[in-house]
Amino acid sequence: MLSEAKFAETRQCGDCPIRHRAVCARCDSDELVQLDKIKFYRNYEAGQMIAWAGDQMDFVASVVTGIATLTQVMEDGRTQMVGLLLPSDFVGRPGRETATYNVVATSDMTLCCFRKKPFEQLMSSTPHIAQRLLEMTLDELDAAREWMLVLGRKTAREKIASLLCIIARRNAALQMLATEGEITFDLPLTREAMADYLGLTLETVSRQVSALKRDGVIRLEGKRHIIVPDFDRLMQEAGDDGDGGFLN
Amino acid sequence: MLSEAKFAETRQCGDCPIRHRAVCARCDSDELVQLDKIKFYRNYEAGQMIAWAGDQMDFVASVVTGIATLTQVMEDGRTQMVGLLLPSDFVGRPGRETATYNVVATSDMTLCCFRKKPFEQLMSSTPHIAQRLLEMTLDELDAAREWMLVLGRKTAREKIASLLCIIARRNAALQMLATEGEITFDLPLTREAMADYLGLTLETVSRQVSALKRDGVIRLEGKRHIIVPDFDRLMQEAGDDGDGGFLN
DNA sequence: CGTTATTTTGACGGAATTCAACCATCGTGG
DNA sequence: CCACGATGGTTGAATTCCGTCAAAATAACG
Repeated sequence: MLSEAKFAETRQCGDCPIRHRAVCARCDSDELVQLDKIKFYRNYEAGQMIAWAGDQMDFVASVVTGIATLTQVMEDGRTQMVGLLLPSDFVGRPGRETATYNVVATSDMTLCCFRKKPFEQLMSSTPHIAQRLLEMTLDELDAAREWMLVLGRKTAREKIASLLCIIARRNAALQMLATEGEITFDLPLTREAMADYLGLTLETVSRQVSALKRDGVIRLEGKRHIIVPDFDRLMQEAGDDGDGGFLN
Repeated sequence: MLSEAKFAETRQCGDCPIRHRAVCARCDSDELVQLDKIKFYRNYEAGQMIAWAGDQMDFVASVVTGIATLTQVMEDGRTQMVGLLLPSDFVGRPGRETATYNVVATSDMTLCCFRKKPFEQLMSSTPHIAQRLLEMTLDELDAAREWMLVLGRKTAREKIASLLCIIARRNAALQMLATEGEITFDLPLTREAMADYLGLTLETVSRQVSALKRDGVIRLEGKRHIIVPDFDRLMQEAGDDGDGGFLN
């Protein structure tokens, strides 16, 4: 935690791990200098609240390391996750004062933050940032719509398989691995978080994970480490036969 | 239909009904001249396919009049609507060759189309268009996430009430009416389309509409005309007590 | 090692789907 | 004019998948 903080403070844009994917990806060196002036790093511990829905948000940020979730909660406590923020993803919305959703750090995290006002000014003066943000927002919209199909039309088993597919894909993309043959990854979510993502109860999640294991679609090492012997089989279980189509 | 087409051909940007909300909303008169050069109107009849998922899309467009839907379809036919396109909404994605979803005209429609290549060039030269598109995309993303809560966590009755709320709100916004006291509007969707939007079967939709009628939450005139005596009551039924929070 | 969080598993009930029949409306052509 | 199919909608009965409630097992933690 301490080394993480020190690491963050001494970080330069040049060697930033998300440099090529984040909102700053299109910036040239001049623009990076501008960004550098208004950026600051912030660290969060696993379980910490980053923002409450309705709260004032005076900054926007890029996820540098770690995982966060966006959730909506109804008065009676029913919870739906509406976004999973991974490294390079953007947090917050320019042009809006308050947070729309709860943002929770699922793991220890580092954010690269920008005070909102200066960032908005920078956005209007350097089109590269707005361009990249538009691109990222369009991708997120596609992902959200893909997720609407999962929530609205898939069975519990298909939902679990879909989630595993997505995490596997993102993991592979991050590590430049192929999604063929045997694949291995860690689940960054508890059963409850999976349930909130999938619109299920945690009991149903547990049962369906067990069922996929029983049927040889996946193997488990501990509760969180997943081994997928045949990725095509998993995709079939997810109902995304053929082309599939999940983004990043 | 004929008068509609003629109407479309003679249309000038100045008196366009969606001028202040569409992707061109921020444009000054010079920029409108540029847009004018590459725009053309296209009419569709109710039920017509505007684009098939996977097909080449050589234009983007704004909805001028009418309603269209975005849908995803699984191999076995399960269908989920992922977007409802109303006047001023944007169709298509700059920087992408093919359509991601099926786009279907639900009513007779007029689109204001732009060939994609010139539009993309215009986007990079006139930041006002990209700015507005970013804003609209962020709004759509919020709407999609709101919908994820509906799909994932609400009961059938709440889903129906939520849909009615949204349509009522959009209708009120379009006609500059208040959402208080008695509200009246037409359902632009069949029971099946509602089911595809809500992740239900059409039978369940029918039953829950009847139940809301039986309980006095709504009244019906014919199958499609809805009367809401008390909008707050409807919102309560939707589970959006208090602040609510649906965007339009 | 005890305490707490997380997960698994079982039994049961209920909300929504499935399958099926029936009704209303509308345009068409005999 | 009315029989007719076609389309969209309603309603009923049986089934099923998932949620709820409960308890036990496992892992995490000070």
